[in-house]
Amino acid sequence: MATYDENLLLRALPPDSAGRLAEHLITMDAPSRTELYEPGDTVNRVYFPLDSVISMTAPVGATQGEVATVGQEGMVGLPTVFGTEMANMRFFVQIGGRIAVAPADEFTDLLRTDDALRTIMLRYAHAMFTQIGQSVVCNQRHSLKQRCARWLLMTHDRVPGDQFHLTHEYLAVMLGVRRAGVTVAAGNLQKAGLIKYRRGEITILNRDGLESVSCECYRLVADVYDRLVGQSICKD
Amino acid sequence: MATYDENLLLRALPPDSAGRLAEHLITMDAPSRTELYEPGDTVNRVYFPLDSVISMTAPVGATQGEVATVGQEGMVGLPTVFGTEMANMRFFVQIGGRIAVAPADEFTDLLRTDDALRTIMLRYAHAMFTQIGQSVVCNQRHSLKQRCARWLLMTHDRVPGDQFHLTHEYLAVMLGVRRAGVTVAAGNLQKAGLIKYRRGEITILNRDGLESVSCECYRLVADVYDRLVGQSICKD
DNA sequence: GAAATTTTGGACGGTTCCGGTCAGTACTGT
DNA sequence: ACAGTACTGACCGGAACCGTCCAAAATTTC
Repeated sequence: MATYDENLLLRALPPDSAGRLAEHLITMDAPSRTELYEPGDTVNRVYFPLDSVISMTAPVGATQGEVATVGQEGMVGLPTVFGTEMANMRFFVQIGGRIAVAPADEFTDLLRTDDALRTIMLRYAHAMFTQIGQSVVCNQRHSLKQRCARWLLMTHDRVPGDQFHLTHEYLAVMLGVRRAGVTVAAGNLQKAGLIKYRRGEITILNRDGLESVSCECYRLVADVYDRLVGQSICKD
Repeated sequence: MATYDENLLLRALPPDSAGRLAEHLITMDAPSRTELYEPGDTVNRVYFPLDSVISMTAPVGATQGEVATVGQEGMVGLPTVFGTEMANMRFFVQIGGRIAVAPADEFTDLLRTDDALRTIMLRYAHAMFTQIGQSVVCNQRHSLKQRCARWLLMTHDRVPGDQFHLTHEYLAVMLGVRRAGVTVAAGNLQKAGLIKYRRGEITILNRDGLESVSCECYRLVADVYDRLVGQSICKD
């Protein structure tokens, strides 16, 4: 049987819980921009990213704004954990990679009978809750440069290696700002030697430096995940 | 036995669930600024506002930023629902009033054994989750005037009558902006005949007008609550 | 290897909101 | 009645963005 240990939630499960869940999991390869679901859709699958990054967005007029990202530290399908069927947010693959997928029905059955699984999923819900809450104030008070650094750190934590594909344009959409604004902010980070980029390929050069430029929201949220998921979600 | 029907979550419970919970509830009268708990505190009570409004805030440097408000449509103590003990946010009474309170331990026991209670609390968690997610993008994209109108509408939904106590200064803290900024925005709303205020007493004159000035986040979130809590949380 | 496309850099004025400050106007307590 | 304390209104220059454009450079397509 395949192992899904790359995902921290699945890794945190006791062996028998993990085994029962694994019977329903399959691994899929999802390219960037794959749509998982959007507001109004029925949540009929739950997703556990292995080395991909998924973005959760909310509608703003005709456009979308990013609310949170999910990677190997989490899962997509909280409505199922909450016992509801309809998604209120849009989820799509931000950085392509592998995802472990299970049908929502089977997952619901397991949640009902497996205390350990339910406990871990609810703890994750609390962590996610905290992350989003912090983002509410982050978007309000922190500068583009700080949020840009925070976003890069969070993404770095969720992908293998120090490099990933991301254009200024794409990052601008995620941060809800102009592309030109990202070019300036990212240019500053590059000048400071913290990152390096070239036509959509971003490399993180100095995590600590990046963290000192970013707002405290990064560490605050990372610590909550560490505590609730029980493992460090940060790189290094 | 006292009735706690003013709270929509408690009202949504089937009679026997409501009865079991009511045995552990007492009503307290909480003046404005009463602290419920803050990050790091153990959540040893859960709170169901009856006619008060509670504010949830996250730390931003040395200050606080509002993340969400909770009134008769909800409850404070989601960590307990999530099976965790520690609060990650600060909660305090924004607009004084009565609150039904139960010990977290007893509530946890009931959650374990009472399916209906658990179902309703988790549905509420999903609604709250959506509200906060929407606020992430709202704070980023919508103008002070729009957010001001939204905040007034949400508060109006949660208090009895059309008037409540709120100074510009206090509202500015909630919105995370300068007091002077609120004075301008609120002045506009007053000139337009939507609200009326005088030394800390705000009266809502025209809900529909206020809603057309506010961003769509108000309606979006209100509709989610209606669907998940099963009753309209809006006035009129 | 020429043409089209994607990605990045840079500039323009304009808007919103900031930080700070000062003044006026209503309530409050004694 | 008076002093003190809220509360609101208004002003200033400045910062951080915006929307919009143009241009250069790297990459892909044909």
